Amino acid sequence: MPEGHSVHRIARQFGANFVGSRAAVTSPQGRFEVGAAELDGRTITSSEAIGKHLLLGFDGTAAAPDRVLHVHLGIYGAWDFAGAISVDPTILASTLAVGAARTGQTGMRGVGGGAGTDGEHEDSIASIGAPRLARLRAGERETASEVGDFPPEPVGQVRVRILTAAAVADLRGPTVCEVLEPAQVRALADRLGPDPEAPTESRRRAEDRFVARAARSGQAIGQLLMDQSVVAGIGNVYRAELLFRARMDPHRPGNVVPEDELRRLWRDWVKLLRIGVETGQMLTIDGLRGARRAAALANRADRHWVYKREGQPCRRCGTSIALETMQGRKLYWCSGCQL
DNA sequence: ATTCCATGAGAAT
DNA sequence: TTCTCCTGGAATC
Repeated sequence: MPEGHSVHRIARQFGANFVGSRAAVTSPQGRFEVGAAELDGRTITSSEAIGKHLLLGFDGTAAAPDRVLHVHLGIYGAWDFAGAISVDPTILASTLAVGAARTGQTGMRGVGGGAGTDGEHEDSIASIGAPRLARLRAGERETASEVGDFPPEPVGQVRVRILTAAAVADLRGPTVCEVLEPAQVRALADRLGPDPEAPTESRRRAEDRFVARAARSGQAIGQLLMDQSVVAGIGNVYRAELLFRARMDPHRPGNVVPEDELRRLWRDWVKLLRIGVETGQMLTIDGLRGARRAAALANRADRHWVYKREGQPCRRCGTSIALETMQGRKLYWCSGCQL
């Protein structure tokens, strides 16, 4: 399932390939026919992510779209892109080594399975052959005839298909898929906490908002990081890894964590999120070079400090990694390091 | 072939 | 807390 980094990558792909184009919007599956009809034939004017929420603007202007398609992928939703796609340069460079290893199909997976050799549900610029990749790397936009069948037949339960003259995006399995009016978009943004990659406020203000909110809560910091009204975009993997990196006990109430530690936590999130947006993977053991970095890219087991490592020795202190349930989600942590 | 489980989150109990 | 949404790869039978 995608955490915030995946949704930002998807938003950038819509920005690079769909914004500015008139779109045919349909619901091949049939469960979004009314909403699709409302958007069909409009021009896509904006693409933005706030936390795990994707907001695609239709008509109006980029700053004030008439209607907004709001999508939340939930635990198994995914976007599939196909057609004559270009790849947003901000998410291209560091994914090349991953994408280049894969051949065979056309298109890219916004997020979802099939991307990693370990079955991890992380996105990548998957399945692009070497010649296509070279063109994309050079910044060329492909023509439809180079890509093959276009548009492809929808595969499986496609809730929404967004089709332009050159590209297509299919959405499957979302938790939320709805058309919002401007006031509803504002209400959504208002209930979400800060996101350092969202263009809605300055970095400094975002950090202050997070710190203020966490510092006055008696809830455990492990719960606060998962609360989308405290900070938008963190999920179960980033929660566990951020707390380990901070050597912080997940059970410590927010209001007993010193402010400078909250600020360090936020700044580490800013850093990990940026790495995630650029690479498409949750690389939480950063600073790796060469063969170690390659191993981390290839195998989840080499990618995290504590996530899904219960019972294995801590990489830092050797203590057996603990697993417990916190608010219905699995929490992984090291009782030796995190005090 | 069948069951399990997941990077989420709101509703129901 | 548990259920539900409802996809798909991995694990299990």
